[in-house]
Amino acid sequence: MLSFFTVDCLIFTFHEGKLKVLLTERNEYPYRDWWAMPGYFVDKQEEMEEAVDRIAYEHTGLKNIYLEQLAALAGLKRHPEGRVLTVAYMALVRYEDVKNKVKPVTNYMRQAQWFDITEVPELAFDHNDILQLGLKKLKRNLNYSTAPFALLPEKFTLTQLQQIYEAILGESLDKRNFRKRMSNLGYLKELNEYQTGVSYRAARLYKFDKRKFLKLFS
Amino acid sequence: MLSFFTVDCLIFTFHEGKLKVLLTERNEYPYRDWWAMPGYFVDKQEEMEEAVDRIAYEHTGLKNIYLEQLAALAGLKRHPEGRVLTVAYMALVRYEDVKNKVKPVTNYMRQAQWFDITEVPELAFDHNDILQLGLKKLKRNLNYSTAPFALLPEKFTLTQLQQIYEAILGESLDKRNFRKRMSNLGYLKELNEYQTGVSYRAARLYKFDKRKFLKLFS
DNA sequence: TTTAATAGTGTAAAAAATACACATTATATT
DNA sequence: AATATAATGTGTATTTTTTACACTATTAAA
Repeated sequence: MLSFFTVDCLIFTFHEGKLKVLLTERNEYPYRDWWAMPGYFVDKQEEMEEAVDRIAYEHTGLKNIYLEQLAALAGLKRHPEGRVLTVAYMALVRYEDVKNKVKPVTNYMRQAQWFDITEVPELAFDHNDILQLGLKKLKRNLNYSTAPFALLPEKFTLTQLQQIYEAILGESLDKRNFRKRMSNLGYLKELNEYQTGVSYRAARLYKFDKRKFLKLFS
Repeated sequence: MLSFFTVDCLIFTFHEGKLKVLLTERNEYPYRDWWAMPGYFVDKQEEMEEAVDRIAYEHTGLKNIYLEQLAALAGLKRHPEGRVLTVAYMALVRYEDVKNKVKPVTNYMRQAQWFDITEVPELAFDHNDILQLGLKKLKRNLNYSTAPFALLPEKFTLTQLQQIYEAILGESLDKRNFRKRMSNLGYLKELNEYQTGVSYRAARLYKFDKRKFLKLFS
């Protein structure tokens, strides 16, 4: 009837063409010294959504981020002390907003680090499963989702957008067809601005037009 | 840190061309006399999946049914006695397997009844929200899902299949285009058998070829 | 000026989605 | 036996979307 109650937060970002996930090194039993997703107990008088916001904030310094509920995991054997029911959430953040802010904020974790999603070690608890659930959900919803734009800076290039699609789908896409498809979507705004600071032809920048997106999907 | 822990089970079936949901009338506070989804506390030593199976079994007499986790709801104000975290599951059952078996099996509920999804009353707790989540998920996943075939008898007509699509999508579809699309899927097996007991031209029966489906989607 | 690295672009073919209406079949009714 | 009823089953032309495929343009650095 009664269960311990935690939330875990699968935090993704996008940097240098790669999809990354934020992991923390545990400083507490069980799984001391293992990498794990940020997560902890929900306080007695705290709403679940507040708890996720809090934990994500404590690790990224960001509020009002894109959050989606992924799954509840309640196995009796998840934790040696008895049932610990966890609700896993997925958060997507912009790397620019978050760089240098990433840090563990409690002493039950040692350090926090971004891992390329293709290079994630064996994680504590069932956290590898949760990661797979998150990737699966991103993939399944990709075509009706604002997820890519939550990961990108406000102004981005089509190559960056394509890299996110490729990382989420796990396959490479044809550049011309991808661009054609994106411009047919109707919610990308072409800017008269270009990349700076690159030692090759600068790419045009685009913006996500949220109003047009919402008009199309509701 | 600690929370009460329940599961709720959103049980759908399909009968007489309509998508139906199983509701029970509560005989216990809070929400005594209200209609609600079957749900109850998870026992201390019971796995969550066993609990859902048990509750669904107690209401439908069926084991090994199609189950999907929908969402976890944990609002502090869901229940007057304090936080009751519930994990909602969706179950899809065949009406033929279940008719006359539907019954409440505990005394905290009075009767169980199938409701057309367009005629569901105001429900206890946040159960109307859960129903909407279930329908949304069915809709979103419809094209890659075995859900319609979990609702249909083993042998079914294309009209029945179309009715399920229409109920889930909430719109009517063109018969010829629907049939063309279905036969292009590659996992419907046309039988040399026909409906019986109808007072008009009998429709051809089809079967779902699960092996072909799995080959295509994995 | 050359090299390196990435941006940016078009077309033809195939596949999928859409719009649309009537003849067919089985049973029940008279 | 004829008729009414109720649902089944079918084809085509059009539009839209998806796919396959390779070279020129631009910028900065060497």
